[in-house]
Amino acid sequence: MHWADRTAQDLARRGDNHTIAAGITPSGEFHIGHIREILTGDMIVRACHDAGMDARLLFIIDSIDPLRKVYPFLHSDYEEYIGYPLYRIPPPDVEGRPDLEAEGNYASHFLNPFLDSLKELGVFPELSWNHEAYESGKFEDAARIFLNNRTEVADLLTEVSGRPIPEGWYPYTPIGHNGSMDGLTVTGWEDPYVLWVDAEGKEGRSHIGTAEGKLPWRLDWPAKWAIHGVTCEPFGKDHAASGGSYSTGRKLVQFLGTNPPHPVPYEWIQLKGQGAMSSSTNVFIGPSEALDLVPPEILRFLISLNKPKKHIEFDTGDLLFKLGEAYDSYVVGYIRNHLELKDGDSSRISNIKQDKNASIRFAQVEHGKMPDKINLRGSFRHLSMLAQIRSNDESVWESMRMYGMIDGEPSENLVLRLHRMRKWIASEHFPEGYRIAIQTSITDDAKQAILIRKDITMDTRIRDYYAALVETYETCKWEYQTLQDAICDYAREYGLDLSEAFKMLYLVHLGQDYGPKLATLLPEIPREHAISALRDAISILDEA
RNA sequence: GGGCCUGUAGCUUAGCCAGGUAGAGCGACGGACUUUUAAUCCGUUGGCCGGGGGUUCAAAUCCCCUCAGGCCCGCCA
Repeated sequence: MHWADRTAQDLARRGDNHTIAAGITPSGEFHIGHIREILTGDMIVRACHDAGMDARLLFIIDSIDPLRKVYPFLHSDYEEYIGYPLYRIPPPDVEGRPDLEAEGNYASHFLNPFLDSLKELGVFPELSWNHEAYESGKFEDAARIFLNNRTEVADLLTEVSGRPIPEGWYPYTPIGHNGSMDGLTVTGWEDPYVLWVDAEGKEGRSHIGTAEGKLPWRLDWPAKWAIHGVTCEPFGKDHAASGGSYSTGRKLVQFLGTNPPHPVPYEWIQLKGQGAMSSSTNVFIGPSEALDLVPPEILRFLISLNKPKKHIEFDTGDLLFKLGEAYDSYVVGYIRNHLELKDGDSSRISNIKQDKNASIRFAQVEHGKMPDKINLRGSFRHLSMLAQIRSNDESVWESMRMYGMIDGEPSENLVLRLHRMRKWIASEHFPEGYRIAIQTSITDDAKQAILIRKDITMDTRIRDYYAALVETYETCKWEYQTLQDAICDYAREYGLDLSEAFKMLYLVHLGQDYGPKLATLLPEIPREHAISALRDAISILDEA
């Protein structure tokens, strides 16, 4: 059974109405690690719906969290905002300076593009700005309970996390006169006020039913569970470690009279060769960046295919390419009914079929809709090749029609796919192994291969074949049929096996012994390039 | 110190949670096809499922131990 369906099944034992929460601090650029959090939640919600339960996805934006430090992408002017709640900080401009004129705030600045990507991915969560929850007094009861039981809370934190809590600690982080949470010392608790003194010795007080302060993270989290009635929450493995915030949270929430949510810990997404994704170290790929290269269902597929606790080594080259191919092959299996359950299937086989089915189901942008058709197998790779050798879209469709891959006009989806593919190919992200590199002079590898062939056969047929083609290339019509005829006719004339002839030509033009249909490729490149590469090959054979 | 993940064919891996003859892709090899879209089709090859012990009629799967690699426990998902 698919992980999302299993989670839904687990949730069904608790009840039939669920709130699946995802919480993210908008302290910088969002990346596809954050996508995992939201998509994991989204898929669980969908699984609940499919199982006949009520469920909602709640996206809690930790907008009242303080700015921790001046991140590398920020100008040092942000120094003065350290400790400020993110929603009270101006957004950065293009140079990373605080932009006092701009609309919105630091938190919304980073959140908005992320929401656009979510829309494209078919995810529509309910939004809850955490600072608004504080402003409207939703945290008041929880804060009061924790403050009234501060010694028990401190003991529990020490016991579970192993970290000592200093004497005189209060479970509350007030905001000072200057607007920052840093440098304050809480001195007392007089319901509904937390009393404090700042670094300069000035006293003040914060009303816990307002946004004049917040609960520290380890208490803020369980309070959110109670306030929103959270029954399930995916969270990163950092919170899942023993002694981590989930293990303290699940105990602390009992003070508030509710149960902890069903945990769904997930592994982080690594950027291949560069470690964990993190916007603060600039090691990340943004969701919109990824969506520029591949369709949303492929990105969803990445998450649905991998169980939450599985590492994902992400990269924008090979991995995405393989993912695209895998997606297509799953869909082909689905459409051809290979994934239908049969009576004779062993439990192992039926499990695999179910999982594949579900991986496709959760990958769809539109919930409840399954793909109804797709081009023939290998279409992802195929498209990448067509996009490289056919510079205008219409000739791509023409080629696909000719081979029966589409009827009439391409679907909107396919058009989008092609355009993304073109962007990808034009970018540095496209995997080199799939790039068609047209040679104007012969490569060393090709040289070796050609000489070896000569040594084995001891004849000049290849040389003569090349020479005949050069002659033709110089004057012939530079188009498909002429070239195709020339290549094949001369091959026959010089007694060459057709596949051998093609191999020898691929070596010359591409530096490898395979490739796309040559007569289609050649008209896309300047005639002189083809000729110079062939001349190169001839002179090598003459010298040998 | 604690927690989590990974270890299955030359390579990438599915299967493990609900135990029932080890599955796929790529590669390699052989064959068919030939004006070849990184082809296609058919076939072959290849695994003491990291190691050891236990539970069971039956273990890749459950339990214990062990080895190797990766990650997390300072509010970075």
